[in-house]
Amino acid sequence: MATKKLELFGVEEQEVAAIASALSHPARIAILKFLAQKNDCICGDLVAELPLAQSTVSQHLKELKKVGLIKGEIEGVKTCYCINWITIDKVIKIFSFLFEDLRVSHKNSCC
Amino acid sequence: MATKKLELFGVEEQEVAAIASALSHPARIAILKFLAQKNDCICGDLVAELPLAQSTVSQHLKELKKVGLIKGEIEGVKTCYCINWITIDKVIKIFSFLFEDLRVSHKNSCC
DNA sequence: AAATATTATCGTATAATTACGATTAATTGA
DNA sequence: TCAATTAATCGTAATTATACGATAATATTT
Repeated sequence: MATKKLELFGVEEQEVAAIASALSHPARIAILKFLAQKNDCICGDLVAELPLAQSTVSQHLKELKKVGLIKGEIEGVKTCYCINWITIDKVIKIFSFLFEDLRVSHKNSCC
Repeated sequence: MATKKLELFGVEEQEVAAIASALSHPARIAILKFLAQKNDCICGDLVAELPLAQSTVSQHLKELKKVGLIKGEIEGVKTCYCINWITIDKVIKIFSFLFEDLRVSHKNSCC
């Protein structure tokens, strides 16, 4: 009964919502900030930094990787994570477009 | 066991996450776009526009109102909704700050 | 080869989200 | 007053998200 009806909406709406979902947990924002600061780091560094279990951190990393906000490169037994700046740029553009779109269509409706 | 540990993170992380949560469903993006286009409208207009039941639309409106992205003014038996542009401005600033912050701390870590 | 280190995945429990129909509350119109 | 309109809320079901411990998988070190 409560199946998400995501597919009934436009592609832009879905895209914005998907990005927003990835950013909708403070742990994931913290991960992005930490990665930006350190340039890159391994999972263990994040586990040491965050008040969460290793498996939980791993789950959040997976979520960020899913939308391409971060990249993970396996280096032997470790995995080196870093921000995917290309996606960050894309995200900035998508949000800018949304907010600009809101403003423009609002202006057009007013006179 | 799976209680959200939101409070264990910084205020900025929590703030960004809360806004992102409000934007994390395509129906709510669609509502914002529709409101911007029409300037304002009543709940019933949105129900006619979206592929969702009246109670579900009402729930999404509540979610958007919670973070202040929209305002609802009761006019007799109807409720007139419109976008709160002040909050939109604030949201733009918060996102801009986040992405700029990521970039700046990244630059600082690299040389 | 055996022990260690690191991370992903599995299983599971709890909580939050999404959705709907039914009901309630409040105002307007007949 | 009574019916109709409108929207919020309640109750409920299903799905998704969050979190953890345990385990598995892989590579490194001894």
